[in-house]
Amino acid sequence: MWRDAVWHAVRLIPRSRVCAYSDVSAFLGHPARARQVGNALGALDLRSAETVPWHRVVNVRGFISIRGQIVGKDRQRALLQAEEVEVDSAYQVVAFSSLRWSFFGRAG
DNA sequence: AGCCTGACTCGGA
DNA sequence: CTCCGAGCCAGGC
Repeated sequence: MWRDAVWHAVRLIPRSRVCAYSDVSAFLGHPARARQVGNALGALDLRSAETVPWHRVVNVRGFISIRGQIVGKDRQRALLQAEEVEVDSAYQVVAFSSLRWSFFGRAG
């Protein structure tokens, strides 16, 4: 299922690194499905959220793009800061371009 | 079957 | 850098 593929891909993102929704969709072979990646993460329930580092996925400009009710922007920011990823008051990842991780160049 | 929503992105101005 | 329009399509009804 699409959701499972997305969750699996997101699990590959290393700690203290971030990715864009489009990075995940491109890795899955569908560069134009960034939105569906968001849909899949939005479908996470509280329990599966513990096994998927969903907070490491932000939009292509480095902003936290979550709109969910169960968890919010503050929650995502807290999780990122817990792994030493700085997020400013506008919910943008600081130094996003250098923290952005590539699914293809797996060096870290 | 169709219809609607949405954690997105890109290109052009 | 910002703003806007169009494209994208899974999943729930």
